Amino acid sequence: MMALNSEEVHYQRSLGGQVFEQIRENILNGRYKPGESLIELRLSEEIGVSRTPIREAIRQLELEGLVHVVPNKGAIVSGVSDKDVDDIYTIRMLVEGLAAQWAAQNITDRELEELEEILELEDFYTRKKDSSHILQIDSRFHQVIFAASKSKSLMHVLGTFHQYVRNARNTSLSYPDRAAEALKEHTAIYEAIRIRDSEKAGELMTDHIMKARASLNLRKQTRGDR
Amino acid sequence: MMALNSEEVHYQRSLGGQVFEQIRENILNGRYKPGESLIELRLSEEIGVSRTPIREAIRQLELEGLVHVVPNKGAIVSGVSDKDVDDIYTIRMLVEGLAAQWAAQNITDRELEELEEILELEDFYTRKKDSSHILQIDSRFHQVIFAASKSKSLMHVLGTFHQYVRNARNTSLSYPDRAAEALKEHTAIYEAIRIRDSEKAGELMTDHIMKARASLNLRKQTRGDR
DNA sequence: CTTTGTTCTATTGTATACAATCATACACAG
DNA sequence: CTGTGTATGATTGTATACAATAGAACAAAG
Repeated sequence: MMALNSEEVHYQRSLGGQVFEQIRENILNGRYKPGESLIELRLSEEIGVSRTPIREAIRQLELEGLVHVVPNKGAIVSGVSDKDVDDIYTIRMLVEGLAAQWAAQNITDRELEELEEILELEDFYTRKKDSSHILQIDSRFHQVIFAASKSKSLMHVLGTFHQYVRNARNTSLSYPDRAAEALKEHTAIYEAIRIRDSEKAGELMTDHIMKARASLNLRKQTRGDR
Repeated sequence: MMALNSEEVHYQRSLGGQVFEQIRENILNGRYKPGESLIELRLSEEIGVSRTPIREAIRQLELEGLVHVVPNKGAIVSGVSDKDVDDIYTIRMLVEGLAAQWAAQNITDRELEELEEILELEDFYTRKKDSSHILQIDSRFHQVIFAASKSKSLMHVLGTFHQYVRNARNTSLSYPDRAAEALKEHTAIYEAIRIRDSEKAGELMTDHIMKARASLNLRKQTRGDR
């Protein structure tokens, strides 16, 4: 399946990063399921590159903990379990609170404007109940705050965690009620950051994540997942 | 330099992980300095493997944020700055407190025994003022607590951070006074975990890291580093 | 002199070849 | 049957070959 059509081999450039993203995406959205083993040759045919970039991607996924590699045997998808998600929300309550604090202290005018724009868009999509865009804009809101904290370590760890719980956030934000509440909470956080009230910003952020998790757990119980 | 002596090529197995560790080590201990660019061919000759494992290692280091990769140009060492270290200590105060809490709730008897053994060794090396072994045993103490928390995410993020600030911890623990205090603090944390007082364990751990950082900053001011 | 274009070299990105390993299936002895 | 050894195939680990890119050095034109 999917053999090369052209006779000549066209060397393509700099696809390494994309290969990583693609496999990662397929793990996070559940196409590659936990327990499944990732065969390099199979992936290389599926994605259309040689084994070299595939291996580089798998090594990165190993470091992230999304796959488990047994030497000379191969890579097995670990994925993100429900418990992982729960743990991550707890950690986020602490660390993202810190991020908001630091953001209030270090944010630039440019970043403040960006947050304003984001909130306008979030309002727009929330009214439209466009949950896919809401998820995107929610990511951007948090990402800008991570960046505004001006801490490389914090940005890195929170960025990763945010991706890991993307599915969960999606579930939560699919509820128009929750999306509307999230918007209000975001606005309050923005306000606190704007007036440089770092303590308040931190508290509001911690609270925001606590509520997000509560809505998620409610959701799971309702649907009987687990 | 270091050309192959034997005529025959001996294929060696499963060195990938070691290559990663070696380059990582050289970044963390400062042999590869921030700003320096990592040439694949040079590293491959230096380490004695081909470019393939080197590339895999560099991609992993990129993900960890220890090097910055510009496509088609190469990898530049980022390293861990003084600010990074400071940020990490702040984050550790929060997250490692959580780890101690969870450890108190989830630790196994086997792990408790391990902590006891570690504390005995720590006492031994502290009396001998053997700072190199003190650093090692300190790492093990914290690592066991991470594992006892039974949280993959937490273990992962704290394990990484711990490595990043290894130099700083070494500086701090080189002072016999600080090492002796650290031992007392460790013992108190162990006690709280043993009697399953999770709140207390968390507080003690947060406090422990706060004091470790304070001693480090004192140290830096004294030496005039920065 | 400065600017522009061109060649050359160093290095990265990708593909592929081959060695080593692991698991399975199968044959055979007990 | 049951266990043990051996061959076979699938897959990973490593090395190497070649394409593409970036940058420097150099030459020519203005």
